[in-house]
Amino acid sequence: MPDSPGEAARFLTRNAVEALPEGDLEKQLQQGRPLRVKLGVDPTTPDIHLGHTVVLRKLREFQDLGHTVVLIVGDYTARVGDPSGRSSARPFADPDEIDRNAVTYQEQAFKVLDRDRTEVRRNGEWLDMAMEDLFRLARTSTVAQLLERDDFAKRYGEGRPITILELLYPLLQGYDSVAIRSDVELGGTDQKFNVLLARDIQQAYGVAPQSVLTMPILPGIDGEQKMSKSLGNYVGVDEPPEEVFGKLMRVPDTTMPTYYDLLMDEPIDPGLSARDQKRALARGLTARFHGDRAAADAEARFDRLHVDHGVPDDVEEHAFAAENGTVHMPALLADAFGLSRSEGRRLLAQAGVRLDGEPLDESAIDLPAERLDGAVLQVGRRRFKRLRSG
RNA sequence: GGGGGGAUGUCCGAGUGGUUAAAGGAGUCAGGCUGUAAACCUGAUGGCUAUGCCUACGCAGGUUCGAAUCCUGCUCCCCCCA
Repeated sequence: MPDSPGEAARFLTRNAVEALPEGDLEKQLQQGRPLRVKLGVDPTTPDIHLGHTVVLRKLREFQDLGHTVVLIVGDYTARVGDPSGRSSARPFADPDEIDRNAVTYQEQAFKVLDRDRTEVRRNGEWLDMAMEDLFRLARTSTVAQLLERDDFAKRYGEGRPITILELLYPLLQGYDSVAIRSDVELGGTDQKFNVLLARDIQQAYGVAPQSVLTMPILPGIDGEQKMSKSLGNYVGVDEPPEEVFGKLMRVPDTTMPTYYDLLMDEPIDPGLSARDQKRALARGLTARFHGDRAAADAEARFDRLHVDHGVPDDVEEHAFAAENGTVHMPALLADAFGLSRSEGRRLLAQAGVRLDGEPLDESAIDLPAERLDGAVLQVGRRRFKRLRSG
């Protein structure tokens, strides 16, 4: 544990992208009181993935140094839609869904955060304001200022639509900082503009401006784009252990150091092979969210599937119905794996379907029920169902 | 208010009367190789009661033997001028 403000600042900023203004965080720390460290989250999707945990872990570090995290659940801003990094306007989110998401989001966030040092607030508390108050807020910034933002500038330049509501978003986020008197705000680099603008807005309201710390954006398991649910390249903290483990094993080697840097407590072990380094990563992160035991089980299962090319022992059952003693395989595949029947036929034709480990082919459109009962139906490498006539 | 441009499959994007379920790319899925890495190779990629049938190129009509392509109306989006 660092024992001086200078050391603490160095520790906290070590894997951050930027700490702005230069040296400001150290000054904040010199006040010697617990700082109010803000993170705003719009509960547009219910699930936290590893990408979110990068910032959450940083917050946790602040907490471990005695500071207070103010987690703002953006129930109001979610209805506006953060335009950051977006190339087009977002759909309007449904209020009920936002509420539900907010609850699960908090639960998941506490897998990383210290509950006792976290203050949870909803920005609907103060953003549900009178028009007159909105006027005051709207006067704090200019269109030119807002258009400096990359994504706005790009969209404007390309002639894509930007709604007034979207322009308003950074102001609302900035007002959050005023409302909770934040000393520090964290965010991904994509939040840089918003969190900096908040400083101006705080000052316009006569409040001391916050320090800003931006964290790197975690790449997804494709190693290409940022981790995001909509891109399907994410690892959710609430996913089953075998999914967490398996997905992490698919991370490209070149992305692995970034994962270590942003997600792991221990540094990468140079003495290990790339494969084992990745296993350590997968094991460590699975254990963090599910415990050591579950992580070990997940690894064992992984080996069975992908090293031994075997069948896992906890295969889910699928009841099937036979007609005149035969089963229409495209229909069975569709039911069991959520495919269309046409997809089922294609998989059969491409030897993508196995029955007890033996590939089937396009001649297996209809199979006798007795051949299927009790057998394991497999699609690709990792989708299994144990068949049971029902 | 005036003028111009546009809407195609998961996404991007060709196609301006017929061999178009619709080029190409991306993504995804499957097979091979492997460390379920990357790279690479192969194939598939609207649905179905499947050698055929149905649905699809913003929406609704129309012309035609035949339309994503032509005409009319409508909806939505963008740009320029004011």
